[in-house]
Amino acid sequence: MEKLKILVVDDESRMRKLVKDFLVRKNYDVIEAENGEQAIDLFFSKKDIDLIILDVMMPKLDGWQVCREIRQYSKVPIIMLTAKSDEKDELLGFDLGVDEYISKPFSPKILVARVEAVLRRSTVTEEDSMEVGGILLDKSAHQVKIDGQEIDLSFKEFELLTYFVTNQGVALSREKILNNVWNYDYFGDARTIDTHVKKLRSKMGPKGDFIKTIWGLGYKFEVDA
Amino acid sequence: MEKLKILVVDDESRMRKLVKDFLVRKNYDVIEAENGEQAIDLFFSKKDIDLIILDVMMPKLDGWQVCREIRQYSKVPIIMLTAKSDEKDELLGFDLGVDEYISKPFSPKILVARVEAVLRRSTVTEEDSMEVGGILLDKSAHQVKIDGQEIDLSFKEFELLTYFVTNQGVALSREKILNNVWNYDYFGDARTIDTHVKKLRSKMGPKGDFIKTIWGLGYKFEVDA
DNA sequence: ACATATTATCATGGAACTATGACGAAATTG
DNA sequence: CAATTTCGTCATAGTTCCATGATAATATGT
Repeated sequence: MEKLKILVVDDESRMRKLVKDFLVRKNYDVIEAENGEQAIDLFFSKKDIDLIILDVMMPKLDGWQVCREIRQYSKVPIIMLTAKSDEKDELLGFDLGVDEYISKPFSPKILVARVEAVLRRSTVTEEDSMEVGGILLDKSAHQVKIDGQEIDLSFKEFELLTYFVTNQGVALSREKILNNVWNYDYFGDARTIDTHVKKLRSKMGPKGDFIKTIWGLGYKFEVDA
Repeated sequence: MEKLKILVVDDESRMRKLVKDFLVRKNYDVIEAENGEQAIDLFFSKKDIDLIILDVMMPKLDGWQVCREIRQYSKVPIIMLTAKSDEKDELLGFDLGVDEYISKPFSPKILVARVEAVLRRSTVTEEDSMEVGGILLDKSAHQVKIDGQEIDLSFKEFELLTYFVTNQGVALSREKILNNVWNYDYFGDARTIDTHVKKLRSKMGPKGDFIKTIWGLGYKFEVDA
């Protein structure tokens, strides 16, 4: 396996060196940034950074701001370094999508353990994809593959299929579908579902038959035996 | 929707507080227990706990034992917290009916994600089904199986059979059937029930005989001895 | 056994529902 | 702001289902 790239962001060079040393010893590739702006630049210029270790306290752009910025475009794992183990900070961080949290001073053992834990987690694809009967639904990428073949779905079609798949085997009334796939304030014709179902079925080829019509009730997604 | 109740069991109060904080922020109702016995007491005294988060390592009654105990009486979702990610522990856990598994140290993000995943699963599996004499009625899927064989019923037929099955052993007049299976505003011929009963009987094969005619009164669903 | 009341069965027309294609409105993109 | 895609609506055609009424079969009481 190739070396994993870790971006270490801290204004103190001593701290950067410390962290880097331990990580390099564990065979990671370490890139340094000495402030928030540089971190963001580096992250978006190098497209293959696997983890960011981010100091909270930095002049100008602090860690939270950097995190917020990056989270708008990426789900890269982020570990925050902070001096005070203030709980409110932690809560804020997790809201921003911080994956882990290390308070200074920390032992190298803790550092390496957290890094490895986060990396282990991030490589395991979490709940954002499902596979049913040869239909692979990638929620984060908003993309569907059928038997390995990517198919193009519009936004609504994707949402509708997602709803079907997450409720497989359950009979769904049109009303229920409207309330869950459409917004609650949508009071249009329930027949519009028919149209979307039609398109879905045709785009899904043979597997379109997995969407069954339940006469007088609605639809049901079910994989044939 | 009402708040879901989560029981958090750990001997370390620090850990309980940590878990509780994040769950409370996600609008769950959290109850704490500091050992296995207390957990079991609480679970069986409060009858409406939706999920249990259980530390493995606890003095006296450990997590496995608590899990085993509770599983004898309940299918409540259980998430195990464990320090060592020893694989044997995991396997043991899944044998006991553990739904998820989180190894320490974990991030709250992971915690919340797992909790939500487990809850989603467990509510989807709301078994709206009944089984009588080899007839399996799955309301949520709007589907009927007889001796494992799926049979196609129309909407009315399904409703009628459901009504029969939920009132098994009870003699039902046509009037009663009309009022319950048909809409209130239906004032047509009660003879239409005969037709539906006929179809049901024929579609149900030998088990169609479970629908008995009560001469001069109506029908009754009853499983033969 | 007979007359009568009730239920079973069948065929059928119509009602209710769904599928489909086309079109214009709305949103998105360049 | 033009081009493109997506979305909701509608009309039409196609399908399934259901109520009805007629007739056959069965049960009940005398």
